[in-house]
Amino acid sequence: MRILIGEVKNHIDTEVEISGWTQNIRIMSTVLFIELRDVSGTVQGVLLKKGNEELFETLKALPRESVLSMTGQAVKSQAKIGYEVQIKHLDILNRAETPLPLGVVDKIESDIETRLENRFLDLRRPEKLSIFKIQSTISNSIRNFFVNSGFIEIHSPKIVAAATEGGTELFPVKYFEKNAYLSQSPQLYKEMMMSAGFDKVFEVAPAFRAEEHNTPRHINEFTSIDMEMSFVSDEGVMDVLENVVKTAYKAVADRNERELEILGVPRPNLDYKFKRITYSEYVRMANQKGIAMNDGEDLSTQVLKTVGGGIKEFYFITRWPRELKPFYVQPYDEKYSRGFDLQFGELEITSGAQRVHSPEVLINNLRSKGLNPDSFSFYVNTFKYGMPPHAGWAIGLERLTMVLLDIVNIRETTLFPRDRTRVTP
RNA sequence: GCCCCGAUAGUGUAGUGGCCUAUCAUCCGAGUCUGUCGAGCUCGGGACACGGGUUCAAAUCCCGUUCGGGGCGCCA
Repeated sequence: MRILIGEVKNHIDTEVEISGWTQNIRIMSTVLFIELRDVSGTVQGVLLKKGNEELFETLKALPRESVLSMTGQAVKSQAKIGYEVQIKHLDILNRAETPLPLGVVDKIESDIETRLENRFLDLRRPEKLSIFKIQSTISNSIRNFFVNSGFIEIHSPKIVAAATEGGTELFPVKYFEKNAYLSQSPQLYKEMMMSAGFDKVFEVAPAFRAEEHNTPRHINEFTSIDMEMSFVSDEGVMDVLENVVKTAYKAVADRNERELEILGVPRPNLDYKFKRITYSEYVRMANQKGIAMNDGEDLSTQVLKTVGGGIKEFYFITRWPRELKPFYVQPYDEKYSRGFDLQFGELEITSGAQRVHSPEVLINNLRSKGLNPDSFSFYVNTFKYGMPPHAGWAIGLERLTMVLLDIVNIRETTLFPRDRTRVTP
């Protein structure tokens, strides 16, 4: 029975069967070593030429990254990891073509373009695999957090009829005789679930944005972790968000020791309270740093880098001007709203808000943003027959992974990124 | 959408008008080597993105195209 390579150390002095990719073959005159890799690690197999001449010659000509299965005695040895497998039997399951479009264990790091074109090979590198093992821990721990806190997991439609928030560009889809779009966010649907009485919901799903951005922190399809709660304020969901992020960090610290080590990332630790900085304070901080801007203007990349770049931790920016936030954000007063962002340094991780629950305010807001309430009737109607006060947020899974692992390009934390020019692979 | 930059073997690079029949590493192939672990050593293989132009001479300069990278904007 096949065991994982990472388990071999627990089977010393017994016969084991392992399978994987031949990452390197070292040939001596009388002995050769095969470095075999699977999802759990690598180990070397040893084969003496004497008595195995035919297999020895076959393996000498075996290309790197071929797939094979071997059985043999696991023994302690002078190998660097302290043990190895003495090959008794070996099956070549699939030969790799040569040359490889991308060397998996080459010392040189290829361009990101080459890597993404050959992503399956790129992902064979333990450090790339580690990113996604950690991302799995993040999304699983967040999902568990929600389930354990009484949230209902929902699956809202990704083909929608109208722009959900206005503003952003959407990808059009032909929907038989109608025009439809790929969903930019489950925003309207998760709010509707509040009117439906679900009380607390969450969703982990893709979001699509047709913006032609060329930056290392935007892609056109990303994974949005959304939540919405009833009878709660903006402050209340900020508390939940802080808990969620801390839960995810702790889960990674507990479960991904090996992956963190492979990536050279210190054990994540968030033993501080996330600061809550109002938008207006943020503007004053920018002014103090010599950036001329007025209260009411959006925070530019320059401002976020200058002010936020020095804050290497999570913090909230709260009370955004109503002008800068979508129609569904609850006003705080005449000028400001109950909308907030969670930032890490200069990078926005989350945006959230207490939402409008009064139908009158909602309709006014829609009009003042130049949107026609009639085209949102499916949504506006849910406010007319008993919409509770509610609040929620959405966190970008890829961005959270970037921050946790100190990675600067979102393409690195996306399996197959959809960016301005890439639709394949 | 705007601005800047780039494209040389499978991969990553050197190259600044003639010394380029193009460097180095890796890779691939052949050989050698008594256990390696970035194995070592010897020999061999493989490239100037595409189209035009300038020049006696272009990888090198100019124009265009395509593709890519970075910054900004928009957005999250």
